[in-house]
Amino acid sequence: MQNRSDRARSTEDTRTRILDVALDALGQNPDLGMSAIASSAGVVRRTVYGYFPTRGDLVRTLAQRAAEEVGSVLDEAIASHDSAERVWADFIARLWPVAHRYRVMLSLRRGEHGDEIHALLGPVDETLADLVRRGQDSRVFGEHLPAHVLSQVAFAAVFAIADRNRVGESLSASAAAMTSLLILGVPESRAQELSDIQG
Amino acid sequence: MQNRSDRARSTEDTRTRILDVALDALGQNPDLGMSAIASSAGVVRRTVYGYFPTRGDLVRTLAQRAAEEVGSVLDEAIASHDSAERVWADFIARLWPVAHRYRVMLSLRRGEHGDEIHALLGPVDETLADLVRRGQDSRVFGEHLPAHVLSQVAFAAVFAIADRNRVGESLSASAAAMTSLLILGVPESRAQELSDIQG
DNA sequence: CGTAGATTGCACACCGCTGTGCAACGCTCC
DNA sequence: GGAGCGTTGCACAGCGGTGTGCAATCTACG
Repeated sequence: MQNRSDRARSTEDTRTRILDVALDALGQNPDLGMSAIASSAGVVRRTVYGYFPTRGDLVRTLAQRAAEEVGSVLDEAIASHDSAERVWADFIARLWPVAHRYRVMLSLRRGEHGDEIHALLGPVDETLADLVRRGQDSRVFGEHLPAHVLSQVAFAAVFAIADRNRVGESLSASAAAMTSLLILGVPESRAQELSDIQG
Repeated sequence: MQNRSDRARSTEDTRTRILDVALDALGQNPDLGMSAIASSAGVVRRTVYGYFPTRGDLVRTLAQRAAEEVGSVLDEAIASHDSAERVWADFIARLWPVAHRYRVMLSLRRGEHGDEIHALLGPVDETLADLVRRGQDSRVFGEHLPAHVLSQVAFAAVFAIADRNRVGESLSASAAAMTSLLILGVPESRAQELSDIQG
């Protein structure tokens, strides 16, 4: 039972705590320096450099984590081999609990590390675009925007809505699913059905 | 008439050119320094400081400009005293030509000047929220999200779509209007009508 | 030509953040 | 108690951006 006081905790412990806390802190202000991140994690700047040689490395690790997690959520949803609209609704339902955590990605895709992050999310973006394309072909999604744009807008909207929780609102998963389905051109009544059921 | 070579142009000229070019440059990378902004405007860093004592002043001026312009576009649209959905469609149609120009606002609302910019856009936000609320009351907009959130999501989506033009895509005003109407819960067929006609 | 005004070039101080080196310290486990 | 490991504190160099001061330069205008 790990009685850990101040010093000498397990390295893996510290590392993940730094990552967790950095994810949260950067979510509120993407421009925070190593010093701020460190103190948020209850640790000294010097210690953070022990785990991540560069601030860039820290951010990269965070981005990889996010990409992996979102990717696996997406894979799970796709595994159902259901209709595009059901898969999307399922995806958003699964994504919702982690969307707020990874809200940093919104700010991170711009500015400095933009290309790098974009590359990490490449596979996710492609899969989403394919999914939307499939939905368009089977007439369940609209064609008001090209698939690769539509998917991004519907995807980003979820993070934007989740980001509202930072401001104090508490919004439901179904509200987010509903909204992204509407963006995709699913009729309101149908979107309602798909958003209510989960799984 | 105005044979302007390198030096000694009219002050008002230089000032606005700095602003114009800064708007564009910061739109591509919100973190550009005074040096980069200056050279983009074909001017030396020192000159920029002659017009804007601080980088913050420059950004603030930009934000004010944006808020004013968007505000007046919104006022024009609202002046029609039409239904909420028509007013919104009209608003987006008018907004579209300037949305790409002011895409900086997307990045600017976060990070450092966030609160300040948020304050400037306060009136616009409120008006939009009222408009959406009115639409919800008259059953033309959905209620999947509270009015003040829904308006923001539908509003931000337009800028997000406009931002795509930075990546090379060229998307139409009607595509943007259509999408934001869908977000608001307007049925696809109706959204189509509203997006096609302008004015 | 001469003046006024805008711009330039350069030097400088300052600040905050980054990344490193190293000795000291505290905890844990043997 | 001693070895090992993670953490701390602190000092330091470097970098890049900010903002300022000032003399020099160019241009327009009269």
